[in-house]
Amino acid sequence: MTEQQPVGALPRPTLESVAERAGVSRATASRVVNGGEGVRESLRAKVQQAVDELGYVPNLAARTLVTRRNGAVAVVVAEPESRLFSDPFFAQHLRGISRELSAADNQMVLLLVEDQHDYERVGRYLAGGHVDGALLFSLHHSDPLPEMARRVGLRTVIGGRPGWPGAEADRDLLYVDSDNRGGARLAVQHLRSLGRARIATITGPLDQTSSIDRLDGYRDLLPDGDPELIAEGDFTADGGGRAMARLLARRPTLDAVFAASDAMASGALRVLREHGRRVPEDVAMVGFDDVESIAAWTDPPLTTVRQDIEEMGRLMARLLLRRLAGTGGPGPTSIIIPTTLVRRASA
Amino acid sequence: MTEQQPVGALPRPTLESVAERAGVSRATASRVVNGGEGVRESLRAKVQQAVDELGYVPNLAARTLVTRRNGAVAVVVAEPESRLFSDPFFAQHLRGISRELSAADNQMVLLLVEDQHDYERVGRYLAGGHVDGALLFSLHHSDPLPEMARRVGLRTVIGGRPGWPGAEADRDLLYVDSDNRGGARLAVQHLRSLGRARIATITGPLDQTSSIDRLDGYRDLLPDGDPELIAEGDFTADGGGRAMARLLARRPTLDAVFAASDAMASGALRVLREHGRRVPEDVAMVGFDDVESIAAWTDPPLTTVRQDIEEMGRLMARLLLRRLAGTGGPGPTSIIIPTTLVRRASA
DNA sequence: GGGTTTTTTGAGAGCGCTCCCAATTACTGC
DNA sequence: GCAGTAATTGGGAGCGCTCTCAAAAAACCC
Repeated sequence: MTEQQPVGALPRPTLESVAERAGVSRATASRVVNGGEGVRESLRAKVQQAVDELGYVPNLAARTLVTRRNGAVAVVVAEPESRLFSDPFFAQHLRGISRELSAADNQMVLLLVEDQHDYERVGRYLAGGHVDGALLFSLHHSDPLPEMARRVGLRTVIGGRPGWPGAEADRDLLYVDSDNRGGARLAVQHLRSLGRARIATITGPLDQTSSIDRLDGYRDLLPDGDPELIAEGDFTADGGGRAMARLLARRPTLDAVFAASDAMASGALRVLREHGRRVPEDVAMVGFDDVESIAAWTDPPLTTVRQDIEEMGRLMARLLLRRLAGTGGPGPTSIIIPTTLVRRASA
Repeated sequence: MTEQQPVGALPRPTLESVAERAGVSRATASRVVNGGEGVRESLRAKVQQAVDELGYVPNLAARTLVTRRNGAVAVVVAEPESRLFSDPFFAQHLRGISRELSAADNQMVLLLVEDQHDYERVGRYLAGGHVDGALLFSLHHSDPLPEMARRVGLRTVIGGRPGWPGAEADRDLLYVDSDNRGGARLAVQHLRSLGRARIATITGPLDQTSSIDRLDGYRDLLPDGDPELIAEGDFTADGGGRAMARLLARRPTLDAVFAASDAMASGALRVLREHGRRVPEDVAMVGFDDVESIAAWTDPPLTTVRQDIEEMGRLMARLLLRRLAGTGGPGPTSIIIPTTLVRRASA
């Protein structure tokens, strides 16, 4: 517990020392450091010089203590074990968020939630007022975090459409999502334009809104579709393969598949191959996500629906920052990001 | 700039209010909150009850201001554009770090560095004393961050063996790395045990120590190897494919390839297929990393060298925490994590 | 040039917490 | 029961900063 001072670490200069060196009061030095409004140029320059010479950096803790602003935002990821750690989604999200936050000189505190104990820890942290706002990810239906955040008055933006009852109507609940439903329609439309008539789909876990929305998009275009052409997967390649096998058993004559993720599509492709089906000649395949490292490297390369994950992260951060600024104007509203079809060889 | 107080956000309870409610002094309340040593049980319970009833959470800023400890660690990732965002490495690293840090009740502040401007921003942040230590990732040879960190007396652990001159000798420079060299040896040894005689390798970019070490491992077992059997890639699938094509042009009779990453191996597999080579019959392939989403889903599934990325993250965090604790005993030393061979179908 | 207004500056309080030190209380042993 | 010692407790200073408010200085007006 002994705070072992690293060798050679000089005591950091304080505002006081800057002020003294510049021959002004602490208050004036503070003004200069925070923008310099209403300070005569001559003094401003003198203070600035002192800052440079001393290498002064404001002590954030002291500043936070009085302003009650942290200049930091929590990014909470509650996705135990799932595809987070096999897809590069996560990194792209973070990059988008990072870019937007750092442009506004905000820090990103990353909190990963895995088990019940973590929920408590994170809840405590969020309640602790250590961050000005939170970006919440990958919530299950009964996730307690949004309610927690609301209770402690923490401003929040959610990644992905929240699925619990009433969420949609809650104007206070900001979220950013890809246009999953529209993307699914793009995929099915494309398959239809290729003349495919028996189009199956492999869905994600149907307790997630993204899966539901993609299935809804599929149904939009195939309202009277054969329910036996729908199989539930779990967003993993393995699960996609198993779902594909079920579909083949039930409807051997299917001629196209829309898989709700690239990973599932890659598993499905493998199963099709094992069953002697040629892609795209016998069965056309469209994926979802456009994860470069999967879609571009399947055999054949995967036609898929692209969602701009990084943009999603960026917009989440921007929404939160705007909410934090609270400029009194009309509050920001949730955002749906368009998806596009990327044609490769599988359909 | 007007701090818009969220509706219903009560002023947070302070230590003062806890003390008052429990009928003790602020000092005693503080003791209880921080472990309760030397406080009579009866009082301790009373304070604890007040804490619970009020939902008191210590104000970190105030605490930091006096203790000069932040309870936060920076994770700096300086890997512009590279495989960070296609491989799931990043997420695994972070998970390892997160697990270790949160067990010690430390937060993780994530800083992504992309351009020159970011370096300044991050440098300023690290100098600002906002974190107790830093975990540095993916440094290029001339990366200024370690030196920056040292200058401001920030304790640091590096991910991956640092490559600049003198780094090895610097006892103050802690790092954690996989046993890249040993892993490469495992791969080549395995290929040899299969009776392969003309073993090529596709390296990563040779300005990174991980690439160099893997190549060194290859050379350890093939000291008199044909230099034309070595081609440099860039850790991407595309680059791996191109390197493979070069190798085939130069040495058409090669019968095995050790690729220094799974992504490169997947690109190489595709090129082999295009050239009519069967894997593993004509050419055996071993990758490196064991990225599940790649290695398990290539055709054929990839035999590869597994490195435990999450463990690496965990150990980095542990090393840093130990260094921060500075218990006076012998300082921690750098760690090399063993690698293992995972046999699948490609070799 | 005197009065008035406006702009610039500084003094001082206080954010919530820890920790030193002195005061108090609780135990010893005889 | 009392001195002596040990264990608890509380008072108060102070971490570095912002921000209000009043004083000082500069600018303006007739």
